[in-house]
Amino acid sequence: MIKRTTLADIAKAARVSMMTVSRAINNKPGLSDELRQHILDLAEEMGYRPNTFARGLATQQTTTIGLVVPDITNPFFAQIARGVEDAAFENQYNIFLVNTNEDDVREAAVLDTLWQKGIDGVIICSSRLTEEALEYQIQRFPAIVLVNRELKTSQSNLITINVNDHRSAQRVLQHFKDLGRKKIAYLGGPENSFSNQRRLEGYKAGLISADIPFNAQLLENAQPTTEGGRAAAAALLKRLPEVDAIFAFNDLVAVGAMQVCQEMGKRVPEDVAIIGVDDIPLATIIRPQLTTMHVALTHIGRLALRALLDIINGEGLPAAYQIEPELFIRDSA
Amino acid sequence: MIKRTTLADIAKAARVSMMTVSRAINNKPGLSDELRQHILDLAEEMGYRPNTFARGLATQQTTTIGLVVPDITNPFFAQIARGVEDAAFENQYNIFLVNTNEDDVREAAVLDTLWQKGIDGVIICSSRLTEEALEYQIQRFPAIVLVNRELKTSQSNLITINVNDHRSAQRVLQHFKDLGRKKIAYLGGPENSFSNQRRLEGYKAGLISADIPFNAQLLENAQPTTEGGRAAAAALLKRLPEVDAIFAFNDLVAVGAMQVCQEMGKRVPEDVAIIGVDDIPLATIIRPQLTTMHVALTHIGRLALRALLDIINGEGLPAAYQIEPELFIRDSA
DNA sequence: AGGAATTGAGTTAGCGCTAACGTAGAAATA
DNA sequence: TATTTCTACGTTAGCGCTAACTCAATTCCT
Repeated sequence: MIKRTTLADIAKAARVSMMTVSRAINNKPGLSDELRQHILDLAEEMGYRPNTFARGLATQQTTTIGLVVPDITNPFFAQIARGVEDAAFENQYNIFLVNTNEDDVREAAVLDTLWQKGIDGVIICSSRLTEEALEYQIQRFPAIVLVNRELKTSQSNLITINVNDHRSAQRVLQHFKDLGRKKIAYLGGPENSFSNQRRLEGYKAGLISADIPFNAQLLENAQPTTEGGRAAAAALLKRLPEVDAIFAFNDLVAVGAMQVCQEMGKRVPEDVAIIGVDDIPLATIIRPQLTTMHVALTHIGRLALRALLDIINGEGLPAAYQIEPELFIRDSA
Repeated sequence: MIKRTTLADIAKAARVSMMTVSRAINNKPGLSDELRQHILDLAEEMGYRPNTFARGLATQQTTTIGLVVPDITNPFFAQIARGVEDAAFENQYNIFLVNTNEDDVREAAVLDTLWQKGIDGVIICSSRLTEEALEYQIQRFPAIVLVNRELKTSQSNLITINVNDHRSAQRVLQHFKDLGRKKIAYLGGPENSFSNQRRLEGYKAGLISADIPFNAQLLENAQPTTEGGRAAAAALLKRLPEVDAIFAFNDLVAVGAMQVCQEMGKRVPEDVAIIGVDDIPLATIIRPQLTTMHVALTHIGRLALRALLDIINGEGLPAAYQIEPELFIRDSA
C-alpha cells in the first residue's frame, strides 16, 4: 500500500504552513490567488486526498450518514436505497448500509454502532422500534429521517416521509367499485406494521364510499412475501370462495394471491381482480401484469437524503412529507 | 443532541489517566482486575461509546470496509450485499455501500472517495474497470476482494471470488442433451462481461461433448434484464424459429425469453426449454418455475467479507475462490 | 540483603486536520 | 507622519484516541 500524501507533505513541499494549504484545499479566503493555484497544482501532482476521518474529528462533521433498512434484498428497500445513494453521491456524502433483519434488537444494536461512528445523520426505513426507543435514538443523533414510520411527538431534528396509505387504499377500492366488484378482500401485512393499519382504515373508508358493508371475513393477514400471499389467499378463498376482488398489502402478496387464484381455476382479472401496492419491477414481469399503486421509491430515497441534509444544514422545513401514490392500471384489475 | 462521553470524562471520574481507561476498555493487560471492573462499570454507567473515527485515526484501522456494486436494485447484488453485511455485523465491521451504475468512470470516482475515508478494504463486485485501472486501485487499498472478476496478475492483498461459469454452461448443455434438444441457443450478456465470455466458452465445450456442431446463428447478446431478454429472444426466434432450447445469461434474461416464447405460441418447456443462471427469487415466483443454475449468493457475500478480513489480518490464504453452481431443475426445462 | 524482573500505573507524542487567534507588512485614513 | 485597517499568512491548541516509553512499587531470585 502506498503512503498517503498529507497536508503536512504539501506544506513542506510548498514551503508554507499547513493552514495555508488547508485554506487552499478548502477554497477558503486568506491567501493570494497565485499561491492558492500553486498549492492546488502541487496537491494534484502529489495525489493528495484529504483524510475525511481526520477532518471529521476536527470539524465534528463526517459527510457520512447511516441508512437502516429491514432487508436490502427486498426490492422495495433496494429501490429506496438506490435513491438515497444516488443523491448522496451527488452531494459527496457516503452511506453506511445496515440491515436490521426486521428485528428490533438488531435495529437498536446497529444504531448503536452507527452512532459510534459519529455520523451526521440516519435514515431509518420501516423502523420496528417502539415509540420510546425511537425517541431515544432521535435525541442522540444530529439528524434523523424516518421513512415509512410516523411518530406522535415532533422533534426539530426529525423529518418523516410516509406514503399516503389511507388514500392509496381508498383509490384501490374506488377502482374495484368502478369495476363493479362487491366482495372485496384485504390481504393485509404484518399486524404491527403501521402502513398496514393505515391501509386497513383506508379500506374501510373506501367500503363506506362504495356503499358496501364491512365484513371481517374478508380480512386476512399475510407475511409480506409471495409465500405469505399464497398462504393468506388460500385461507381466504377456502373460507369465502366467492371473493371477486383482492387488495393486497404489497405486490409480493398480490403475486402470491394471483398464483393461488389461478391454481384454483379462477381467472384473473375476470373472476378475481387483484391490486397490489409499491409497483416493484416484478409487477410488470409477471403475467398478467399487475395493477398496482405505484410508489416512486427512488424518489423517496432521494427525498430522504435531501431532507436529512436540510436538517444537518439547519434549514427550516416541513416536519413530514406525504407521498401520493398513483394507480397504475395494468392487466390484473 | 446529547454530548458524547469521552475517555477523558471517564478518566476524570475514575481519577486515573486516560491510558488506564483505554486499557480497561480495550481489554488490554496492565491494570488490576478490580480497577478494570470499576472503570468498566463507570463507562457503562456513563454511557460511554468509543469514537471509532478517533480510534481509526490513531490506529490506522477503521473497522470499516467498502462494498462496490453496479446496482443494489439488481437482486443478484442485493443478495451478495446482504451476505456481506450479515458477516460484517457479526465481525463488528461496518460497510460503505456505493453503486457504480455500471459506469467505470463513476466506479473510479467512488473508489476514490472510499479511499479518502481510510477504510480497511473493499469488496468490488463485477468491476468494469480495465485491468490497469484495477491494478492501480489494488495497490492503494490495504485489502481487496474481487467478486465476479478475474485478474491476470496476482497480488498479496487481493482475493478473487468467481463462479465457475465454464462448468455452469457445460452442465446446462448436458441437461439439454439429456432432454434430447438439438437447437440450443445462448442468449449471452453484455459483450464486455467476463462471465459472459467464460459461459460462452463453456457453451461451446458443452456442444462438443453433446456432439452438436456450433452455429453462430444461435448466439445473441442481451442486456442483463428482462427487457434485454425479450429483445434478444425476439431477434433470435425471428431468425431461427426452430430453436428448442435456450441457455440464458441470467434469470432475468431467461424470464424475458420465456415471455416471448409464450407470446409466440410456443410452450415452455415442451417446445422450448429454458435455463437461466443465478436463481434469484423471481425464478420460483414466475410460472412455469425457472430451471436455473443456482448460485449461493449470500454465501458468496459472506465469503467475500471473510476473505477480506483474512487479508487484513494477514492470514495466508488462497488467492482465488471458485464457486460451483448447481443445477436446480424446476419446470422450464 | 541487594539487584533483576515484574506489575500497575502515568506521561508524552502524534494520527491528519481545522478553528481561533496572532502578526508582520502594505495600504488606507486622518 | 502617526494611526488604523486590511491582507496574507503563521502559530497554537485540540478533536478522541492509542503506541511507546517511563517510572515507582512490589515480587522474586541467588
